[in-house]
Amino acid sequence: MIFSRAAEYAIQAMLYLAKWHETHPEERYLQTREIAEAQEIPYYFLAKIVQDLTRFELLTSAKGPQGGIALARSPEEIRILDIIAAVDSTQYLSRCVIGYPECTPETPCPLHYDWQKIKTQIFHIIEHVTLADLIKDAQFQNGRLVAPLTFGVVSVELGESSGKS
Amino acid sequence: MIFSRAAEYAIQAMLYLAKWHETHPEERYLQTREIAEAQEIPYYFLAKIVQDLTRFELLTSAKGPQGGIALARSPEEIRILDIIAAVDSTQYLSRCVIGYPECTPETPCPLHYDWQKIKTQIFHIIEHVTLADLIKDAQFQNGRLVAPLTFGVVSVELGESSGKS
DNA sequence: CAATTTTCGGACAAATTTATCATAAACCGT
DNA sequence: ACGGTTTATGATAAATTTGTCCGAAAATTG
Ligand code: SF4
Ligand code: SF4
Repeated sequence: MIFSRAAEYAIQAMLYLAKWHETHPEERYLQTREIAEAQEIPYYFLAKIVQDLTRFELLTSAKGPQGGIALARSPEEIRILDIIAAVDSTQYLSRCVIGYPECTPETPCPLHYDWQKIKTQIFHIIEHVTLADLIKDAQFQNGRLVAPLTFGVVSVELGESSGKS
Repeated sequence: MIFSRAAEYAIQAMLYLAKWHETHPEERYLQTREIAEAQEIPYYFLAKIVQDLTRFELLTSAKGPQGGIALARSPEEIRILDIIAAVDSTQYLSRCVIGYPECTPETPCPLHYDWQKIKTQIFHIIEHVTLADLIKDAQFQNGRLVAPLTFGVVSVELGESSGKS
């Protein structure tokens, strides 16, 4: 939800890369395949996404042995928004909840006010939060990137639904 | 985003219906086609959605002349959540931003905390806001349902993006 | 230079979502 | 009972997203 699968994978990969950079400052490139396997992302799909990210100059890539991908800038300078913008063509956050077509100030929908607050928050996060912020408390666990927070997850299920015969 | 097209249409239609009920208490049924045309929703698609909504007993329908659809309960008793649950099979709000597979309290992702707050807010809205709340300030304008708020819209565009060659 | 490794790029396949169509079934007034 | 109107339903098509494959290009190593 909110982000496409592609965007999710992109963020995961960038995060993985950022953390790995931090812990292995000596090595330059990490291979796409390694990330895909560690995070259980379909390799070929991730490879495609990586291409987009390099095209947008968020990653640099090198072919051949010892090649791979690396962050093009420091983690402090890469925001979630940058990643989303590179991967997802569709414009998130502009189109809204109930999708009224003409979303001008003259004809806002009844949900407008509440939703605008949420949109603003979401945008605030993706606009300001950088990879550096995110990897701060994160750590590898069995090769997988994970954070040591312990807040408990919402996991709202909406009931069984799916009464599609 | 967040909701599927189908869910958006469902909410729009229910809203339209609720407002219409209010302004035309004498008439029982409104036709699906009329709503589709007023809100510019593909008729056949909306018809499908309406079927789901009646199956979940949010709408009652009547065939034949003077037939159509009507809210099955009063607008106060229909929450956005009910509509979403009827239309969207997938569970929103549980899966999250960057889609880490195992979202347990032991291995939450680095974005967890911020995102949980947002998820909670979204859930709070769809769980508590009813059609009655939404139609309060809404009104028809050229047959179209619209609200008289004037807050200005965020409309975050994320730059051109779409550099998909 | 040849072999190997890795990204790149286009094409393709599967799955899902969105949209359309045709026909059946129900209802109503006459 | 009949004809017209309107929803219900199942089949299908288009579009989008997701996932896969393969050959080419580039770089490294020997
Ligand atoms: S008026 Fe606001 S809440 Fe309504 S559709 Fe537009 S942006 Fe979304
Ligand atoms: S830990 Fe929280 S933010 Fe991260 S994927 Fe899970 S629910 Fe989403």
